[in-house]
Amino acid sequence: MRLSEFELELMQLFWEQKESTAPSIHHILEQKRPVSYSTVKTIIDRLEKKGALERKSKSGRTISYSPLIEKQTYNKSLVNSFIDRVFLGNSRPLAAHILQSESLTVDDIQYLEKILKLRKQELK
Amino acid sequence: MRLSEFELELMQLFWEQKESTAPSIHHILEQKRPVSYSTVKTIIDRLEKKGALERKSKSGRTISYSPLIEKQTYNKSLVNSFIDRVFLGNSRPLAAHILQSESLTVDDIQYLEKILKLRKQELK
DNA sequence: GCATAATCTCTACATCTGTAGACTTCAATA
DNA sequence: TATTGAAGTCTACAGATGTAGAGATTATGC
Repeated sequence: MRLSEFELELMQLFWEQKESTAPSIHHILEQKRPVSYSTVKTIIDRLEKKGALERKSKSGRTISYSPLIEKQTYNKSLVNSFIDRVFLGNSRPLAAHILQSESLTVDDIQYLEKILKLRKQELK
Repeated sequence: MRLSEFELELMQLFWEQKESTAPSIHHILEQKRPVSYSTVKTIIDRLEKKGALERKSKSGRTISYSPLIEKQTYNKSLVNSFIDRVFLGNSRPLAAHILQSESLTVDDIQYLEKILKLRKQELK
């Protein structure tokens, strides 16, 4: 399933909230930038049509939606296609890039070192 | 500068070749999937208009293009916006994801461990 | 019961993207 | 030099995307 930038932005909110409504999502987005209710609802409709959201319940006229696709699963496929597109399938440059230039704390680094240690053992 | 998927695909080829022509790029792409010359040339035109490519020389009627934007610079901005969009600006989950699930060799791992070691020293 | 504000539905539209045909031009060669 | 095939230019179009107004509907407070 392919999500547009805006669609992904909304899905992030639904993943966070587990379940939410158009007015509520609109309210959250509005804090960040001006966007009309119609716009948000249109994107939600498209997400529903795509099978990324489903209607869960109603309270008054207001429809509650929840995610049908899992964040983990979706992210994994995104990362893979990103590596394919940008680094031609070779994940090492991306790993190096992130480890080097991103704002990692000492804590993060120790955590990542642990992962590498485990990976190394697995491979041996 | 924002590049579409197809535009990026072409840029990858230009970065690799340093300098190339529409017929040549078309030839390379054709090996992978059916695509007409016109299509490729249209994308090249758009890249030129965007200032991602420039005309370098002519041999006969054939125009030679070369990249105006640097792969490194572009990739860095792509990685950052990817982390923002998908991991909400937090690079640690992406790092963890890649270190865990991608096909890294023992060699890669040792290389990455070295990077982390250096980073740790920097931070101390 | 009625008015009203909130919510939904429907429709529209400009721009971007992938795709390619039609037509023009000119370099090379017979 | 006349021909022709390769390359360039121009135009078009369908689908995706971001954006939002108009109008229909209805829950709810008075």
